[in-house]
Parts: sequence; C-alpha cells; structure tokens
Amino acid sequence: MSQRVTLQTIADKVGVSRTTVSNAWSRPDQLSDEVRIRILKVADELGYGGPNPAARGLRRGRADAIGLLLTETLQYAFGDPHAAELLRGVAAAIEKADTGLLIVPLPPQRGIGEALRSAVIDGCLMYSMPTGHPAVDALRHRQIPLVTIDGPRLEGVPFVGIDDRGASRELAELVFSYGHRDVLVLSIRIVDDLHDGPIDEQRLDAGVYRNAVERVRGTFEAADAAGVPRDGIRLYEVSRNHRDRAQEVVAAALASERPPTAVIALSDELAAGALAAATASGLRPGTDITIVGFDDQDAAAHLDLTTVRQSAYDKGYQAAAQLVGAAPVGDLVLPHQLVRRGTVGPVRT
Amino acid sequence: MSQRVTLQTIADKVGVSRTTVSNAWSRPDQLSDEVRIRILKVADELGYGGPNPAARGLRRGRADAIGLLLTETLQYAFGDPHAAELLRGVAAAIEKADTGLLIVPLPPQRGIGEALRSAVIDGCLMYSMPTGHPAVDALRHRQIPLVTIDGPRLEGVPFVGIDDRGASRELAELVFSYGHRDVLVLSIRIVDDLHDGPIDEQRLDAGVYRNAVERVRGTFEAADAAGVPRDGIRLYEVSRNHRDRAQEVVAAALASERPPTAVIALSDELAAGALAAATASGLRPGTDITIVGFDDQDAAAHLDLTTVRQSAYDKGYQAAAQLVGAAPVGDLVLPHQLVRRGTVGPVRT
DNA sequence: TATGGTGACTGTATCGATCAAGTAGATCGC
DNA sequence: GCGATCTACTTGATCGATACAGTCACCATA
Repeated sequence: MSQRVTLQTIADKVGVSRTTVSNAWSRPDQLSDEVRIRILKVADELGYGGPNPAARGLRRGRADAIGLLLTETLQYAFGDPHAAELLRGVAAAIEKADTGLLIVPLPPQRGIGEALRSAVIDGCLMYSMPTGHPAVDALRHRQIPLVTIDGPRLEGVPFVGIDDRGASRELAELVFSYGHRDVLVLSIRIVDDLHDGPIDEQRLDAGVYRNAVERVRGTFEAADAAGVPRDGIRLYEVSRNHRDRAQEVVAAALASERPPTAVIALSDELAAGALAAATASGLRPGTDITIVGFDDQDAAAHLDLTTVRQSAYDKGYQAAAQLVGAAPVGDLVLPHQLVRRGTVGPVRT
Repeated sequence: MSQRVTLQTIADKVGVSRTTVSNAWSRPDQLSDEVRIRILKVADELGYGGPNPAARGLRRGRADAIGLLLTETLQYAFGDPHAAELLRGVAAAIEKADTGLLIVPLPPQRGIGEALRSAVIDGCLMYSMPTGHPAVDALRHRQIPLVTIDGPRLEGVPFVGIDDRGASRELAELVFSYGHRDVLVLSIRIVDDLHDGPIDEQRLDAGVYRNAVERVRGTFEAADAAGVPRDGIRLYEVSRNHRDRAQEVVAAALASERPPTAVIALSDELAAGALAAATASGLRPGTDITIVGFDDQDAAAHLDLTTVRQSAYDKGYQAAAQLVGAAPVGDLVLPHQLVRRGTVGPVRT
C-alpha cells in the first residue's frame, strides 16, 4: 500500500494495460471515453499525479524546457536592468512555445555543478559567458542546440548580439569629432578575475568577455582613425558593472593632474557613475565634460545621456526563438543605434 | 556508427561494464585511476557528453531543480520590480544549494500546458497564484514539496508571506486617524477576470488573490474600528498592477462631484499612479490629499510615499530555502513595517 | 462467405542510467 | 594456513513511461 503509484498500479486496478493508461493522458483519442473516465477516476482515488516527468522525458527524448546559463551569480543577474530586459524577451518566446526555462546556477569555483549536470533541457542559451568557461565546454559536449548571446563566439554555435565593435566605434567617433584628445575609457569586465584598474593591450588580448573586448577595440579603431594618440586614452576596467565603483574611479581621475575631458563608459551603468562623479565635482555634462554610455537602458533618457541603443529584449527573444524552433537557426546581428543626447560637447578650453 | 553514444557504447569499447563507466562520473572513488582515465579518454573520442540527465533523474529520483509558477505572464513578471526582487531571493537560495530553477509558463487559457506536465523538478514554488487554478491542483497531485508565496493558502502546503491584513489595517488606521472619511481604495487584482472597476462585497468574497483580499479586509477592519461609514469608502479594483491605469482612475475620481480626500493604494505601483494624478490636478500630496501605498519598493522613497515595507527578497529566499532543505518546512509570516513619509496629512477643509 | 477496414486495446522492447548485491583476487592478521 | 577484509570490478534488477507492432472483435462490402 505504501508503494508508489505508477501506470501499472492503475492498469492492474482498472484491468487494462499500462499503455492504455498512458494513453488516457498522452493521447486521449486513442481510447474510448468510458475507459478513459474509469482510468482517471481510479488514478484520482489512488492519488496518482499524472505521468512521471522524468520517465516521460527519458522515453520521449525531449524535455519541453530550455536552459539558460549566465555569467553572473544569479542574484546579481536578476537585479541588472539589461539582464532583466533580456529575460523578458526570452520569456516571451518560451511562453509562446509552451516551454519551460531552466536557470542554472554556476558554482562560484568555476566548476560545473550538479545543477548543470542534471539539467533536463532540449537546448541552452548562454548569456555573456566568458570564453573557455568549463560549463560552456560541458554544454557543447552535450549534443543539444545552443545559442550564445553577446558572447562567446563559438564555432558551430549560433550567436545573437549586435556589432559591438562598430557601435562603439561610432560612439567614440562622435566623441573624438568634438576634439577630445584626453579620454578616459571605462570598460566593463574584460577578464574573469575581478581585477579593477588600468589595463594594457596584453590584458585586452587575454580578454574573455567578447562584447567588452569588441567595444574597447572599436574605441581604439576610432581613435586611430581620428589620429588620436594612444597615450591620450586611458583604459580602465571596472570588474563589476555598478555605478558606485565607476563614480569612485572617475572622481579620482578628475582630481588627478591631468583630468580627462571626456569619459567613454562602455555601459550606461558605468556612465551613470561617471555623471555622478562629474556633477559632484561641479562639472556640467555636455558643457564642462563629455560623457557617453552604452545600452540605452531606461535610465539613460532621464540622464540625458548620449549612448548606443540596443534591444536586450530582442536579443533574448530571438535567441530563445531559435531554440524553440520559432526562428531559423544561425548567427543574428541585431541593429544598434547611436542616440545623441545632451552629455556630449566640445572640449572646454 | 550513427548510433547515439551511451554508457554501454563506451563500456564495450573499453572492455568494462556499464556500471563502471557510470562510476567514472558519479563515483570516481569506486574505480582505479587507470581505468577511469581510459574511460574518460574513450568517452571523449566518441563525443560522449556525460550521463544523460533524463535517465539519471529517473533512476536517482531527483532533479536538482525546483520549479516556479507565477500568476502572470512571464513577460510581465520579469518587468515587475517586486517579482524581480523575489527572484533575487530565490536565486540566492538555489545558488547555495546548487539547484536549478525551472520557470514554468502557464498557457493563457488557464490550462496546464506541456511545460508543466514535463517539468522535472523536486519541488515547486507558487507565487501569488489564484485560488482554484488548475495548475495548482495539478501540482498538488504530484507528490512533491510545495510552498506558496503570498497565496493561496492551501492545507498542508507551507505558506510564506506577511500579515497582509494586519499591515493594511495599520496603514488604513493611520489614514483614518487624520480624519479622512472619504477614501478611495485602489486594490490590486482580486478576481481573475481582468475586470476593472468598482467592486462590492460579493466580488470580494469571490476573490481568488489572497493578498489582495486580505489587504482590502484589513482596510475595512480599520474603517469599522474608526467608525468610518462604509459608504465613505469607495473600493476600486485595478486588474493590472500598473501606474497608468491607476492614474486614470484617480484622475476621474478627483474630477467627480465628491472627490476623495485620501487614496489608499494597495501597491506602490498604484500609489505612483495616484500621485501622478494628484499632482496633475494641482494637489500637493500630504497637504491637499493623502496617498499611501504598499510594498515600499525602491521608487517609494523617491516619491516620499507612506507605505508598508515588506521584503520580497526574504519571501523568495525563505520559500526557496524550504524546498532545497536549507530551512525548516512550514508556514512563515515575515515581518512588515509601516513606513511613514510625507504623503499623509490631515483632511484639508 | 470471404475479404478488408477500423476502433480499441495488448505485449514487448526500449529509453539510459543507477543501485544493491555479488564475485574474484589480493592482502592481512594471528 | 585459513578466515576476514579490501579493492575493483560485474550482473541483474529497476526507475516509469512511451513507441510500435500486433491482435482481436466487429462491421461493411462484394
């Protein structure tokens, strides 16, 4: 009596075969109403909760769920506006397809973890994972469809994102066109080691976050094209995409001997910190100092921030659509747009 | 050659048993290094991606994942600050436990859907589901641990939330103590039919969203205790927790023959709409009109809104902790706190 | 009356792994 | 020198369902 209830239990009691009982749920048209109702009644009496999902999944070879792997600790990801917007897009796609979304935490020690090993999924999204992360390798080994968002770019794995390099080039061109020759570039995380500080070419070459590296390279390209000497560009990596840290860094730079006349922040969040630092120093953005961002998240308009618009929602939607078969599979470079607002101006002499 | 690679494939090639191959992953201490390395090498050559999660899950009887069922369309849920904060809490708990989080979409037609039927999970959170939803029943039938957050209250299912009734009573008491006798109560969704408009007791009795019903009842209790006649209280249900709609409703009320002197909004989002409407009518909150909210989400402080503080993060964390075995299982009523700010004042004569 | 079609089920193989129990051979203790 | 213990495996059963190929009764058609 304490045995678990399975299809067989019900089959025995009703006097039909296991298969018929199975059909009562999965293919109701395969049996007579009379038998089906009798089966459901007995199932209810026995407290049977419907076909076991694990067994079902094993036999059918599908999970009706896709996975999502994120760089960040999940706690942080759910707080980040860009990630939240991406999730909205993913949600829209899976909702349509009646497919679950399994969010898989990664252990802090950069391993793989039981959660990923046990993840019953038909495919997996990877959002801004660092190149060479063991979890990425583990997933590639599994023979399920994958899509990366923002990075990394992997052979044979569709990529969804924007032309980060081109976008940042446009952004930097704008800044240089106003005559700025002394620029602080605030980069989002490039290497996966929580390092915070000025960085050199060597570190850039060792970068694992594709979009960060691309944005920095785009900035350099614009500098070269505009004939800006490299020593006029100070590159600073902020390991955590948070405005407070950016504010400290910019405040320090402004208090230095040779303060920059412009700050190119490679995310709006960092730009917000830069703006706060500038304002605190009595500088008017767009007049006394030029500050630009990247992403055009909601707050950017309020801050009157010049930035690059990209749609996190679309990235999420398109990537997930590929996995649920709602969109053709393959690389997808989404559009971006330079949004000119008030925080850019000529060098103040 | 095109056959799928399984443990058996590898076992045959290496010349050991299936189980030994299995052990190479699951219990590395059970076999000699020499054999294990040989197995892993062959596995790699054959492109084996590790033990099949579905089969593993079936045999082991666990999924290393918990589910999350939400009222809303997911798209909306990821945009809602309170839900996002809750997710952060959930994320913190599952991250610690190395457990996945499966977010299950519900089909728009109030059914169950393949995603839920196939959900391979060890337990499930339900966040503010309406009483009597078929998905709730389906989950209860399944013999896995459940926890409801905010509602419904189900026999034998632990509940995590706050004392919504007591909290709203305190909130209303404050308002009535300032002499308000003509109050508009803006309620979040009570019944699951997208109805928008004034509501009566009968509809309240038929309410399916526990926290909404409780908050309204608490308000009534405070009114009774303060000797406020029931016809001095206009109850209006806003089906979608969005400020724009609240603004319209409050604007209309303020333009009516007998405008309310206070608005009790049962969420901060609705309160934000009420504030916007008041300001647009030239009324100064706290001076010309009293407005209170509920939740104390981030925006509330900026709006100087008097409200009730509760921690969505804690709700999520505690509920998830119960499912992953990190906290004792059982009902948990978390603390709340009346936060007095500037939007409350005496009736202006 | 033979033939074929159809609806409603049954029986068996299979999905891919894990677990419990068992075994062969080596090592150890007294 | 003999049983006890240990290591490194193997075997067989099991998890719970679904796919597929029959089987059988029943009816229609020629």
